[in-house]
Amino acid sequence: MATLRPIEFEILLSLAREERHGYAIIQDIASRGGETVETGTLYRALQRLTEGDFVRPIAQRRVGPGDDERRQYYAITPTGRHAAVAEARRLAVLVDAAREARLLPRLA
Amino acid sequence: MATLRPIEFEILLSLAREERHGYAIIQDIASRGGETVETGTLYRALQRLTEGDFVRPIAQRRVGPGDDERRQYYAITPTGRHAAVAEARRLAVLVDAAREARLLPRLA
DNA sequence: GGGACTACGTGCGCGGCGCACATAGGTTTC
DNA sequence: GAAACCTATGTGCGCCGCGCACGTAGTCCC
Repeated sequence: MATLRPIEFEILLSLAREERHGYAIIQDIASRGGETVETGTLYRALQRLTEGDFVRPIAQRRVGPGDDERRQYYAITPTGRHAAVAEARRLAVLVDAAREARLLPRLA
Repeated sequence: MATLRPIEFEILLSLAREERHGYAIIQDIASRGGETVETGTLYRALQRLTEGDFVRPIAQRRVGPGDDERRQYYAITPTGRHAAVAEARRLAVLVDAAREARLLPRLA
C-alpha cells in the first residue's frame, strides 16, 4: 500500500496506545498537536482504515457510568500496527535529516 | 498558514541544506525515503512554495562544466525556514509519541 | 538509431479534505 | 427556561493536490 496519510497515521498512533472511539481520537490528536481535526475528515479516514484492515471496530462494550452508548470503539490491527511502525520509522529518518540540516538542535 | 504538506516539507528540508534545482530535489528525496516523487507533483509544489514566499528562485548561476542551463535553482527563504522548523518540531513530537506507544524502540 | 538520463512543464481525472449541516441527548450558563 | 455548548457520529458539496500520462529537448552510450 502507499504511504499512510498524515491523518491516518495520527489515528493509528492514537489507537496504538489504547482502544478509542472517534470523538476521543479527535481530542487525543488535538491534545498533541495544535491542528484541529474536522469530524468529516476523521470519520471518513476511519472508514478507509477499516476497509483496509488497519483498524477494526469493536463490537460491544460494557456500558458503565460515564459510558456513552453512541460511541463506536476501534482497535488497531496487526496490519495497522505494521504500517504505523513503517511510517514512524520514515518520520524518524526525516527528523534526523532535519537535525542534520540544522532545523532542529542536535540532542534535544 | 496551514500545516505544510508532506511534499512541501521534503522540499524545504532539501533546500535547507543547500540550493538545488528541481530535478536534484527529486533525486535527494528519492535517496532519503523510498517514495518516488512525480515530476508533476514536485514542480507544482515548487510553484506553490514560491507563491507563498517559502522558496525563492535564484536568478542566475555560473555556468561551469557539468552545469545544465535548463536548471532553475531555488533557495529557502526565512519564511520557509521558519515553517520548516515548526513542521520539524511537530514531527519530532509525533516520533516521540510513537516511541511512547512502543511503535519505535526508545533510544534508537 | 534506439534507449536511457537529465530537466522542466502541462492536461486530466480521482479522491481526500475543509466547511457546513443534520441529528440528538446531556450539561452548563445567564 | 432558553440559549449555548459539549458529546458523538455522520453526510453533502466543492476545491485542489496528487498520480499518471504525455510533451519537449538536449546529452550520452552501445
